[in-house]
Amino acid sequence: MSAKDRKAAMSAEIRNAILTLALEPGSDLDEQAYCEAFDLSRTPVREVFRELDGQGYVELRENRGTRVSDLSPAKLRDFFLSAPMIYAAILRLAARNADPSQIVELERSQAAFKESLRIGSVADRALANIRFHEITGEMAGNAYLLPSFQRLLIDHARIGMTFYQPQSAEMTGNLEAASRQHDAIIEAIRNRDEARAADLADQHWALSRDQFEMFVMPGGLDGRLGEIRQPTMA
Amino acid sequence: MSAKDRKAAMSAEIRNAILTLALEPGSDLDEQAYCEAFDLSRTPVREVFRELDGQGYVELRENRGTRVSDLSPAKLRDFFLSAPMIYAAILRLAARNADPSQIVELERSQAAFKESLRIGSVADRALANIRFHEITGEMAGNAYLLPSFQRLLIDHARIGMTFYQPQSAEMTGNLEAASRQHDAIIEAIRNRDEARAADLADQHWALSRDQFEMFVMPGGLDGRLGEIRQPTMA
DNA sequence: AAGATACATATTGTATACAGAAAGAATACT
DNA sequence: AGTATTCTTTCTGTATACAATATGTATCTT
Repeated sequence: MSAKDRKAAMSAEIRNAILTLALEPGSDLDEQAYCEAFDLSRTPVREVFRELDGQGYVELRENRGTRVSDLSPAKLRDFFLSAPMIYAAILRLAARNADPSQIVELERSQAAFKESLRIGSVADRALANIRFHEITGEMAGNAYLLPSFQRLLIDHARIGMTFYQPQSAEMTGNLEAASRQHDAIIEAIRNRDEARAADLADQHWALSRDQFEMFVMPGGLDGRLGEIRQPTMA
Repeated sequence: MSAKDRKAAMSAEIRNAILTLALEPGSDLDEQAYCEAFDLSRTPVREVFRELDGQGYVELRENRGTRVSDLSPAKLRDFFLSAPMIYAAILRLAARNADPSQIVELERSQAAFKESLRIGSVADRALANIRFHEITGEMAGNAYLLPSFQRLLIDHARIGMTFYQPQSAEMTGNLEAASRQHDAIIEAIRNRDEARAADLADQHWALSRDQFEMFVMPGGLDGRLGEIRQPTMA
């Protein structure tokens, strides 16, 4: 296995670990430990860290090492504020620009997502879900929206992992609803129905938001918090 | 001058050179030349290149060095497609979140922009204009929109430099109109008038688009191309 | 002469050694 | 005892040396 491969493997492993919260937000990355784990010298390891910084996975701090990018309440707010807009734009453009091979790839990733719902771990589902959306980003192919979209996807995965409650029946229902929406999204893209795609984007994010709210204010308090809830979101 | 300072100076110089087209899109960056010019070893130079890659200034190609990021026709299309949306969102959020010290900074940068209109070079104007908009991005303070916005700003500057025609009277008028819009933007932000700020964003990008069209189809052909023009933009 | 192949050169990627800065531990002082 | 200061240790940043890859040139073959 060449150094180049080890480097790529390390980059992929770190990204997955961050997306699945195996590496928690704010935790430090030990340079030397990664050198040893992947049999690389410090130079390529540090290069990977810088790359991941550019993509929003980690943050490089002057003379203070690298840590996993934070997921603060303020960032959560920004997330639910920006996601609907960017996501609708991406799906609209995906419907406009997707080519046949990409549609095949999207279908395959949706099959993998369904499979992960049946037999996969929570982390598997998060990664499969992200992969589905990544492909829609590739379809849209807009150099300016992509960096924002990819950062949203990183935190989409992490928020999903954080607020997932396996015991909840509603949560399970949510996942199945998400899967059905994925099917509808594929259909809209195949039909080049931009308006439908954009509409589905809104619904899809509304579902994520519900999951979040379900976690923050578990069942039975809706009435009491109804008035406060509205202004804080979207 | 410490190595850290030399590194920062190099990064700033490269960024400015790219924004002002002193380094043309697609041109190669000579690692060794920068090592000598800034008295740095290859390691920090390469780190800067990777950073700039993360920010969209340059592109790193495996075993093939670094080049200034391209400005293809397809990218131009993406630009005029995404800019109105992102820019409106940024200015809306700027009006919502700007704090007083940032407003002072914005006013200062607008003074600098006006100064550059009087006595500065074309490059000075482009940089002053970018600085103004960068501050609105800081005001918005949205971690997800910022990377897209900053990439738009890079190419906003480069497109402006490309399509600027100093001899044209319309072009001069455009610059003055842009300056007036900046004033109005400051006013809207100061008044926390989000709708007005978003509206001004649209107008501001329409101006850029006009400048572009003026370059591509110089005077007198409006009637003939009127019908084609609409669908390609926005 | 045109094309292909092997070689030389230049450039990129990686490893290691060294220098500098931050964090923690131990000591001195109040 | 509590605080401040110095020293040690550890980690980050930079320089240089080495390895691998790509590019250009010259030679050989047909």
